[in-house]
Amino acid sequence: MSFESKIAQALTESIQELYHSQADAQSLSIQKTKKEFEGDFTIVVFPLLKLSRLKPEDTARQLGDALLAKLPFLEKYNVIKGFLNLSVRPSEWIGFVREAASDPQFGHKQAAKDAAPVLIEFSSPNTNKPLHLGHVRNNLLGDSVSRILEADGKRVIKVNLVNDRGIHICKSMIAWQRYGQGETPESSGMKGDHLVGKYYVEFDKHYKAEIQELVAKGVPEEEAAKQAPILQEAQAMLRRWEEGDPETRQLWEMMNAWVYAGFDTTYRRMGIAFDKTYYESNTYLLGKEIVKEGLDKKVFYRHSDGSVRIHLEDEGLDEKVLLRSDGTSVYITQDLGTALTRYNEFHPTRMIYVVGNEQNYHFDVLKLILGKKLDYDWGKTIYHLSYGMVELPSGKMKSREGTVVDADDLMDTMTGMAAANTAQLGKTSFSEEEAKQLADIVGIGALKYFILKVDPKKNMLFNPDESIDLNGNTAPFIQYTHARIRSLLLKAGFTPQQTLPGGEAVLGNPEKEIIRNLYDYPATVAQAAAEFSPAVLANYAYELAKSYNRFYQDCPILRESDAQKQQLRLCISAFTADVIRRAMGLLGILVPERM
RNA sequence: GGUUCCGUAGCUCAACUGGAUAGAGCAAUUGCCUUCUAAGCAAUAGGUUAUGCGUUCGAGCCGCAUCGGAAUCACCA
Repeated sequence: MSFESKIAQALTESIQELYHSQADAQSLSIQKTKKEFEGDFTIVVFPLLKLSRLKPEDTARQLGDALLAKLPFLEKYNVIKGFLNLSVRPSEWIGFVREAASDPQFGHKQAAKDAAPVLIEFSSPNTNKPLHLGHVRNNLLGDSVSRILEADGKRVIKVNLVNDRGIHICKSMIAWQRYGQGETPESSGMKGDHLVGKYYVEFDKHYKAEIQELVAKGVPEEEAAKQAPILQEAQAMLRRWEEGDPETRQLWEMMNAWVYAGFDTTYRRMGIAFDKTYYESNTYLLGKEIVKEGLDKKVFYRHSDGSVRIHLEDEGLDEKVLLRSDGTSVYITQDLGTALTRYNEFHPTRMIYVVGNEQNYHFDVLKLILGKKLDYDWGKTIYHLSYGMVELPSGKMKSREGTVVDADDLMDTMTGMAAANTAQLGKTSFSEEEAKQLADIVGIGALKYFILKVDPKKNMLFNPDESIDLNGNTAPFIQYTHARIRSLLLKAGFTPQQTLPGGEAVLGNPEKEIIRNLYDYPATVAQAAAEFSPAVLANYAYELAKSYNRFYQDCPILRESDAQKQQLRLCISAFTADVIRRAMGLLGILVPERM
């Protein structure tokens, strides 16, 4: 049981005894005392003044005395204006370290094996081009949130929904047929997804040229955009695909296979994986039962042109088409269908979708239809984890115009920078193999941290030149702290079995600060899980590393002559390294033993 | 135009959900490697939290208005 909950309990009792009121002790949040002030936990007593009918200072003192009497682990308190600052005994803090450091599950909860899972969908790439920076943010968020939820005691099922059909793939296919001359990943030495992406760009180039040609002949531009032969061919191909034309399907399967091989490499390098992958070619016809049910329930209606629609004007949205007049599905139909399918398959307690904020409207509609209009209980569990766009200094990324930051290139750049940095710092004791591994851990870690430390819902700016920094508030800084601790422990001959000596060791301020940060880890994990926000953990890890570095600077360890003090500091160091590793692990970032 | 989100140091981001003197990192200036790894530490400078009202003991955070920026408002996905 944490100090906070004990304090909260005693606080409720005290309020009852002192003021004969059931008053809401929860409204008095117990918070961490600010660094500038003495104490560990702070209670703001202003909300109690009406009950106590005393001055803020007197109220705080009254409560302070009451709590001190009830809670033996408290040493003392001080009062500044309406703030009651409580200090926990040093021996209690050391007791915390003794207990928590030996707990391999510290801060993490275990999921019950048969618990209903949380479903999380992320990545969801198109198969006509390689992954870019936008996908990177999506992938990293989805992966990290999954890890965080697991640490919070949930069973998590990660799913990917690959958009493997549609006009965009046909564009790549047509261009490859026209201009590819049988080129394959093997013959070109290109990664499969990059090869297919190349033909997507190729399509766009020729498409634009054909439009220009038509315009030159006097066709209005709008008309030319529709008439361009290459587009017509792509549309014809899509029709053939839908009819199941064997030759088209074969080409489609071949090119998709190239892309999947490429994606696999990228995913593996990013360190992410899925429990299940859905393909739109299998799911794009789903959702019609739901439409039928909605019609039966008179939630949807049939428009005079034959299409099925729903009125959402009363919800501040507008009329939405759910089925085309020719009876075929639209995007939302599919999503209604896949949501139902997944519910039936897994019966999850929540369904999380990691999708960019450009689709906020779409998910508002989805949640509204399933959770309110059709009134499914499971529809209410849908959560859209909406994240902001990644912008470049030059503006937006446009895949057709080649102004994208490619995921593979980016990872290469990062690992290259990391390797160069290691070399420049004169770290030569690594074998070639070790150096390569280290560059990967540091480079990919830096990338992940850079993206995850930003609040998901905010747009973020990615400046390729300046952003790739390995100093300051970055993963390498945190990784370095970890490596330094490990090396220190190695030199000291420290083993995890070593425990703290008993007795009343005196805690210095640097020790105290870092213990206090370690203590906050479980609450941080819980908060990150509640908010679906890796950023919370990223900032925590940074604070922890930073306070350790101060500690490291101020408190000698190997040179410390007092054996008890040295042992305490070693234990704190080992514990810190462990928490850093775990916190970074929840971000999907590895932490090296040496660097 | 409607809806949603964002606006914090020159730049990139925090601020424990309404609490105390708004914090870090880059960039700038300055110290510290013969002592546990300098990818580090310490210090200086940088702010009317876009603006204006309001709510209350107390507002970067809540409400209203204004100004800027983004997304979206397809029988595309």
